Amino acid sequence: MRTQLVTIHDVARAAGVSPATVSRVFNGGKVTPARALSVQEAAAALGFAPNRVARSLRKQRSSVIALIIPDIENPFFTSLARGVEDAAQRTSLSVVLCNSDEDTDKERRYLEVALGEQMAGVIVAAASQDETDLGPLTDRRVPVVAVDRRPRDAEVDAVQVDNHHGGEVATRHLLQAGYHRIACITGPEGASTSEERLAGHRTALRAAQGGAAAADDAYVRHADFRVDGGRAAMRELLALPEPPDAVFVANNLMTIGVLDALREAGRTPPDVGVLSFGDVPWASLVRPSLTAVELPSYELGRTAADLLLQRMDGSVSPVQTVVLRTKLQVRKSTAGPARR
Amino acid sequence: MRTQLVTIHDVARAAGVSPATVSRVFNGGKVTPARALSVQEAAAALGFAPNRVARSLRKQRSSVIALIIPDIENPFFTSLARGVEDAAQRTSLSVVLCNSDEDTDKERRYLEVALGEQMAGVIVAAASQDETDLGPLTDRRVPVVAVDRRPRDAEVDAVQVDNHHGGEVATRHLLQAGYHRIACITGPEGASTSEERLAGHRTALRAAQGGAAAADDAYVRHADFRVDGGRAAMRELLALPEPPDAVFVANNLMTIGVLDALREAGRTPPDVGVLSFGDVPWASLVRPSLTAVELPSYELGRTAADLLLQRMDGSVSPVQTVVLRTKLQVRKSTAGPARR
DNA sequence: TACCGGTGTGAAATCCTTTTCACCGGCAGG
DNA sequence: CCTGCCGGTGAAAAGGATTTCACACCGGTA
Repeated sequence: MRTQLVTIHDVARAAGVSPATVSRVFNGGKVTPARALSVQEAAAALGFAPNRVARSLRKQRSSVIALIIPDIENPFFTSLARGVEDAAQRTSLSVVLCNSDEDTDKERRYLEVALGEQMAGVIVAAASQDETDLGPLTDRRVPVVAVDRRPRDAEVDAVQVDNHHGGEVATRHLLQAGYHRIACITGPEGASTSEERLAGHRTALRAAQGGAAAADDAYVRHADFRVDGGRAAMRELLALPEPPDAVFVANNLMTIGVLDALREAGRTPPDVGVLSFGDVPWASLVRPSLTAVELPSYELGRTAADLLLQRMDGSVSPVQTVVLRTKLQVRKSTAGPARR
Repeated sequence: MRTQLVTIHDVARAAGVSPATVSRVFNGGKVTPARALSVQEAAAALGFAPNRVARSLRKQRSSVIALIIPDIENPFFTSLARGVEDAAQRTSLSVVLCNSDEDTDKERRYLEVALGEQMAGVIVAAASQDETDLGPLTDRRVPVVAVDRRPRDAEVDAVQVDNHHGGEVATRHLLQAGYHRIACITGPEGASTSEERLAGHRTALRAAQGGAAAADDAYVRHADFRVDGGRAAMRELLALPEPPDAVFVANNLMTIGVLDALREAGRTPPDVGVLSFGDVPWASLVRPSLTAVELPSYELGRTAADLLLQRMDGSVSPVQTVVLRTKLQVRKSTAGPARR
């Protein structure tokens, strides 16, 4: 029941060496094997654990990295977090997770903590494209990687998915399945992910020519990437004089809201086509009839962590952006509209 | 583009005072208003931000608290995390999340980090009832609160749900709905949550007397609280000579596996009764016919945080355990077995 | 024998803030 | 007018590890 701190000095005294030597034993410095052994024994006997705070202060860098995500309740981000963790696992670094809750104030506070705690690196899925300020971090040479979303003018490495291409493929798939009036529910205006996915959708419509591109803007809705937003947007669309016969939804959570709105209206997916950008968690199990653009969320995290580790190892190569490929996950029952 | 650290000394020099005074300005010590102002101006001009590491070293305590959870991909825990965050939000503390992944090694590492980083407090949903060792923390007087799961012999405050009662209510509900052969898929042996929920189930069966308690043990399965475990257990149960006509599943994720196994077998819920301990995320939207024991996950987190804050404020009241009430969330279509 | 290069070691400086302690000045009471 | 007290202030120590620097000692060469 010791409540007093065991320091490197205590170990040094017990082993009959200097504190410097103890430090070297724990950090791979050159030490005579005999001495090293006696230090290790003394440390074990005293139950010594190095004080990470003191170490961080001296080294001007701690050994934990921060992962800042905007929504801890979105399985996309938790899967991404797993990727980061697994990559960090192979090093001696620990990952701590911070939930900004899509709130730029909370995010700023966490960025301050990361800076003030002298964290070894930061991976951030930015809450905002404009307000997220990575300057203080980069000024102090803290390695930073942006993941999923890219802050507008930050000079940092980034990892994203091919939003435009994914959106294009999604809408093309709906067209090919025989749907004609295809709506799009995308995220907030100004978010890179929203805009790019919508742009992909439009590209596909334009390419199809045959009258499909007609209604366009009346069928586009901006929502907030959350369940409620998706539900509200879908209700609006269903209330139109000529409702869409299919919808491309720009994220997983909004898709849940969309499905809910459809249920209210007594419609089910193969009847109205639904294509989700991002896997709808577990829905694949309870309702397998949903086609989605599959996002490599785990790999996104792993890649971001790898990039960060490179920078921490002192890589000075120019800033890079990695784009990961999405994949259309086709499920049989979206084959086409019911009344076709 | 300053890369050099601005210290309290720089501010002191700029303001023409001593470092001690600067410190006092930032920590609410007594300082003449005029001086305080000039210090604040100097700090702002220099872009000074206190070095949290140095502060932690000196104070022997940092201003972040750790929340260690066993599965970041389980919405139950992420919701709990939100509760913790929101409670901490009102103070100057920051919360960092650590995912132990149900792995006692990873968990131990995070506990070491929490200790080594001199965190102000720790909230932990233990990966194991026996192997999780909170001793080092409590020895050093770091406030600790156990949430959801309680490490066997740790002298710490705890917050849990009424597992026994919840399990009893669940199975009673199935009985009342007309099911007769009710199975139970619970968590790993030795976990407090598994055992208590199972015990509640048995209590309900015993009370029903009328032949229902007969088969009992043949209908009990221990799984791992994960989707795959639930699926496997349900497959086994379905393969029995006389399969159950209903099942009480001890957590949300396993319920998803159970539903999947049922789908494979061509059965759907009102036909075979399914009662989940813990809400199945979003399934309520895509398949509303599921009755569940609703867990106050968010409140669990908030209460744990409140308890922790009390201890951090120096409360010396004896160790307490708070038990939160569960609620049966009845949904119409589980009203009874189809063939009744 | 004298000198040199290399290796392992310890003393001490360093990282930045908080906090103790002594001190100074001013004000109130005797 | 003197003493006592008190609030504000600065100098300096403390907190625990890393790292620089100088030094002692070893074996080997000139």
